[in-house]
Amino acid sequence: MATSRRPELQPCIACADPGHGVTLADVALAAQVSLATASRAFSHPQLVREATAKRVHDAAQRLSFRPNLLGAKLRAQQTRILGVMLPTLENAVFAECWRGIEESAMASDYSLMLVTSGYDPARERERLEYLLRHRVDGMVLTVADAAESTVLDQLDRESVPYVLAYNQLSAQGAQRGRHSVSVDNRMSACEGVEALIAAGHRRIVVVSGAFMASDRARQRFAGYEDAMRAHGLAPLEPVCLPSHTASNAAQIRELMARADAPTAFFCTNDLLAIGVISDLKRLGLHVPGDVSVLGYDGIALGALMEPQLATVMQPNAEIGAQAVRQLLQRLKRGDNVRDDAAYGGYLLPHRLRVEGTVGAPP
Amino acid sequence: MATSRRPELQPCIACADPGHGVTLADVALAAQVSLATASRAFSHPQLVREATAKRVHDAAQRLSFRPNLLGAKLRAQQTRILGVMLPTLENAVFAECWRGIEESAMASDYSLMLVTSGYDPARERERLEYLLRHRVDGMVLTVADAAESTVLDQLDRESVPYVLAYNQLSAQGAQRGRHSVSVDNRMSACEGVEALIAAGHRRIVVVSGAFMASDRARQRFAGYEDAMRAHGLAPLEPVCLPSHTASNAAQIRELMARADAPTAFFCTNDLLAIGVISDLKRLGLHVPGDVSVLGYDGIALGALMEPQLATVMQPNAEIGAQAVRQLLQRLKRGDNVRDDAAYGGYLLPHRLRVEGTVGAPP
DNA sequence: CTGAAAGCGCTAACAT
DNA sequence: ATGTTAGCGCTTTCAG
Repeated sequence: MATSRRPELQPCIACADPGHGVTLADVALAAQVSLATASRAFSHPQLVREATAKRVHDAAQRLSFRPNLLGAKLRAQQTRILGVMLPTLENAVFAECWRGIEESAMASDYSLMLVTSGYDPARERERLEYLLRHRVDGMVLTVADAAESTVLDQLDRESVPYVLAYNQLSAQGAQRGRHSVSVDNRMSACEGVEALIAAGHRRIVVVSGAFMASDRARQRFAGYEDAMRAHGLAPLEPVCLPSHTASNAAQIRELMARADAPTAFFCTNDLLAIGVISDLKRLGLHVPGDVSVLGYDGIALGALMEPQLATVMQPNAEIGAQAVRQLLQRLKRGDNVRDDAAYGGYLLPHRLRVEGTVGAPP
Repeated sequence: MATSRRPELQPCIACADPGHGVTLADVALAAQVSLATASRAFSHPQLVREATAKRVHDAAQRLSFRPNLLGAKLRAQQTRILGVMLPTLENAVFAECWRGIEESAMASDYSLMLVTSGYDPARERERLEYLLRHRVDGMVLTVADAAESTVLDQLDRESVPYVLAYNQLSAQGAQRGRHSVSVDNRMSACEGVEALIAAGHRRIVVVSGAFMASDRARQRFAGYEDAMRAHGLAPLEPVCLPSHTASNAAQIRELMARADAPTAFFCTNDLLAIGVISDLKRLGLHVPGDVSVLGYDGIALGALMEPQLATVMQPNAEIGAQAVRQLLQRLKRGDNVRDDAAYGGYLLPHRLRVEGTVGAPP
């Protein structure tokens, strides 16, 4: 692609293509120091006399030197690349999370490689291999079900440090040396449902997407059960909508036609909640006048709607940022070993927003 | 980090950490071929006898060999990494676009590096530098205003091939050798507004975000003007809402209080449209009964709402996928040169959805 | 504090 | 068809 000639003496300064092909060796030459010193001037300035460092930096500037990270990463045997595997970005939860991840990683001068898995196991494996080939130092990821994930098993097997985001580890998961950053799914869901109960609701139905596949959906359902039982109410059968985002009016309609129709829905994510609200509207029902709907996630869009989407809010960007921080900390400590330290699962605070689509039962 | 010892003969097979530290040299050794042949068995199988290739692949399998892409990329002087710079992923438009980008790149065995710019020029420059240091072969990006973008100028200066997504090049932009993939913003906006006019609206107001900064907003506004003028109507002053997503009820309220209040809004993106609809509802107005709202983008969420968000739909994933394809094609042809070929701006078809939040004026 | 030299893992001439 | 050899750009011992 590029011509292999490079002038041994003074590289062309007013070159048409500045910064391209200028190596550290060129800089060293121009600064009259050895390659080693030039390198040190950037990576370990304290090992170099100030005047020398300045000469190097000046030369670098003059030549529009741009370090080739590939060379550094290859040599260093430490890429400073973090792999990120998220189910999708089309759910704003994860897009918000990415913001936190990106900011946090950039602040620590780490590079990122993002892949989306679509919760598809085959694709998860393929994308994981891709990341591993790039020799990522560690990973931040969200899986459908941490207890059943083959990617996590592989990561464990290969001793690649990682931190889960959103997946909340059970005690036994944490014992296996896994780390996670999430809210307390069960407790927060419980609180959300208790708010529904406090508003007067008794017949509350959970709506979930891939219920069997998602550990969080199950945890949130458990929280629902906690709340119901704590108030002497019998938990009802959850409604499972096949696609995470699909509006599936039929099941909702059937449910609402019954004499003991629910007065409130607790949806395990906001996108689902928005779909359910639309379904209810299409049935001629008003939200929250006739039925209340509570979501989960706290995506920014929920606050834009009218009425506002009542929901259990997670600090999405913070979950991402914190996951990166935890990972970096582990990387620094070099602990591939199981540490029985403080935590396995790091919990971040959630918040409730119960105005808007939640009201008193009719 | 890793111990530097590596057995010269047979690497440990049942090692605790398979695949880690196994290099192509180890594979070559195990397969009884030279390093070069081992390499060829993967990169250029046609240059190697089938039996030999099989030996190499078997050995690789046995040793859990995982190629270190860093080595390959460094040597090849061609990273097969594409840089992607998007404003944000929190607008679903770009999240959907990413899906197309990822699929398209992976299909061609290219790696990706994503950064978000938040439309912030300082951050744009910083993130660009980051990508350049990773020696991306090319870039797919969306900028606020292609005509005013310093990143594009830099990319041009450094002869880094890139394709714009969403930004639609004017004739002169295309003449400068730039490439883009988008819909026809002006024409599609015009058609959208004509649909509004066809529904009986006369007083139609455009709502936009960073109006001055966004080339697309201006192009869409031009389309609006086209439509109005074509029907003998005087274009009205646009409403500019500061943040792209903020709901800014005050300006809307003021407008609706006037005797000649608009009967329809054309919002230059869907998020804005959702915010405006909420604002209108808070004023006690019904959409589309009292006022109609037309968006632009066609994010999936719009179809989930009730009533559905009427909008000008862009093929978001396809825009991303096509941008990658175009870029790869340029890369293959190695054309850093200005080619006066077919296009500068590649246009993809848009579609209209005018049910839902658009109806007849009251 | 600075320099010389080795080499990270891989590919691509150039020879056979 | 296969082997030998020379690096890609950088960091890092190890000597001065």
